[in-house]
Amino acid sequence: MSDDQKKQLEEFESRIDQFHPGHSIDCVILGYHDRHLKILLLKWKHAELWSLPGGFVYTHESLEDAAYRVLKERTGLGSIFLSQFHTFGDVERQTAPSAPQAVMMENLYQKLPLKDPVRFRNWIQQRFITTGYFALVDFEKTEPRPDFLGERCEWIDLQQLPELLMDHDAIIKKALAQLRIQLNYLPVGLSLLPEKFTIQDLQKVYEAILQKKLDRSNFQRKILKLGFLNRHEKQMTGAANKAPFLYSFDERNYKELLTSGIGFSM
Amino acid sequence: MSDDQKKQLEEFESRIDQFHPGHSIDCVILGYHDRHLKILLLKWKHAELWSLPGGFVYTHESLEDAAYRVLKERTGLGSIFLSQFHTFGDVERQTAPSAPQAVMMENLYQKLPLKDPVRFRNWIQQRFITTGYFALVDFEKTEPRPDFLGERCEWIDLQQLPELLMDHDAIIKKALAQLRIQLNYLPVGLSLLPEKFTIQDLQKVYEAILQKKLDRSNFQRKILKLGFLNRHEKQMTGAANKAPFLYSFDERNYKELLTSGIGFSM
DNA sequence: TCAAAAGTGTTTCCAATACACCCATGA
DNA sequence: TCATGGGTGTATTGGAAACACTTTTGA
Repeated sequence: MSDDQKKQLEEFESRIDQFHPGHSIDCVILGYHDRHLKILLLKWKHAELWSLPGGFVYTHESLEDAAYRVLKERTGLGSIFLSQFHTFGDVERQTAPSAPQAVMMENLYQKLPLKDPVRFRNWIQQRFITTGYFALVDFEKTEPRPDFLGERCEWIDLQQLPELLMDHDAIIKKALAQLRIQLNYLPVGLSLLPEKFTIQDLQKVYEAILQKKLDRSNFQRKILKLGFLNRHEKQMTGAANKAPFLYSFDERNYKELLTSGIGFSM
Repeated sequence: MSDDQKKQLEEFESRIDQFHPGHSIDCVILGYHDRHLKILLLKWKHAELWSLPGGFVYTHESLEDAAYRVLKERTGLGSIFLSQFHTFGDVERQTAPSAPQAVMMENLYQKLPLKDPVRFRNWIQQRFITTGYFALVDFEKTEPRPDFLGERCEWIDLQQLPELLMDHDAIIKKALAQLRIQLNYLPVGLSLLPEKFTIQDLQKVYEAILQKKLDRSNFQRKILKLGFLNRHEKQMTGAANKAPFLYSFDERNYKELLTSGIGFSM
């Protein structure tokens, strides 16, 4: 366990009674790299088990602030697109889909250097209602850091999800469904890309989210007509073909559009 | 206080430690009557203060079941359209927008015939994170009943909202925004009408929700083309004009449509 | 016979789609 | 000079919107 993690655990234990009871948050953090949608997951120690980055809410902290805090802690990123999508409150949501999961969790808890194991148990094993947030981030800018339960924090291809804790796979599914809906009236896909990008990059993002091919030339026209992309110099890719223009997101124009209302569908 | 309410209060107090801590639900229940959207609100005793029908979640009950239970208790209706729309977790959400509200609440609590006032206080005055659900119901079929805090439970015109408890006005706003979005891809408006209705009825529902006038003839064509309305006999209204056809909702056709996907916008 | 609402038809316009064409680039 | 992907043009289709025309009804 790293020093950083020890410190996190210490902080957690010392403030355990400052948490709002029975409520957690889970973040579905999506990035885009190498033409694939990636999700930031935590691999648990001593087990082939992964989970969403999550956390708890301090008594004097709003739900949203807690989500931002978790995001900041795991990725180093502040002030980005974050959106609440659903609150999960089934009674059975914490019963692991497979019995081995319970063993793995038990195993991990026992190995933690805890000051007050009983209090920790009482906290961690209560029923939690969890609120899901999703974030779209620029893959390049993140510096993933595990929390004290995780061995490492890593970008995983959405198409190749490993075994996930509890109901976290259902949470991810719901997040993606919500994202697809949002995409119809907000160009959220833009937050996944670095500052400058080509239209093809953006199209690939849309295709990854919507899980379908889009027509190249029509996509270009539609997205440009919305009018919040600035064209820059061409980019020589080194490939044997015409060089594409680079574009960037014009936040000012975008905000003007928002006030007048956007119609948008793909 | 009615016998019914006394019983409700008794039940509440006796089970107060079986509630999931710090979490509540609030229901935005909408109906349609007399060409207006109405919302079901509770008027508090001894005060000109209104609130959304709400409740708490039992330890062995899912969030959704709790919402259905509240709906059933307030309206007598079971198995209807109910949709979670947002979870509100601001720290200050319970600080009344006006100081007099605190006085009114205090006033009411003191007058309740409680067995254990201290325990009641400790419960009711904690910080709550609340999850909002909205329901669209057939106005005619409801039998509003107040809970033990309410003097009466009543349908109020959405255009003429009275002073509301805490952040309940913000919750309503959010519900309506969500409803407008949903309306774009699900014909949810239908749940607001009795079994048989005219196209004009339905159009008025849409206009009430979207807050704008729609073209009569285009609305008719669009809604009929979706193909899940059955035409019935004409209805003689007694007015000096052509009699409209009655329609009913064809659930079977609708469900087929859902699987193949709906495109819908007004 | 008149006003009001219902039902249907028509015209115009624009977005979506499919696809064709030429251009730039480096192997 | 060729394959590849980029940028632009165009024809077709279908829906949205505006509005005109006719029908039905009771006063």
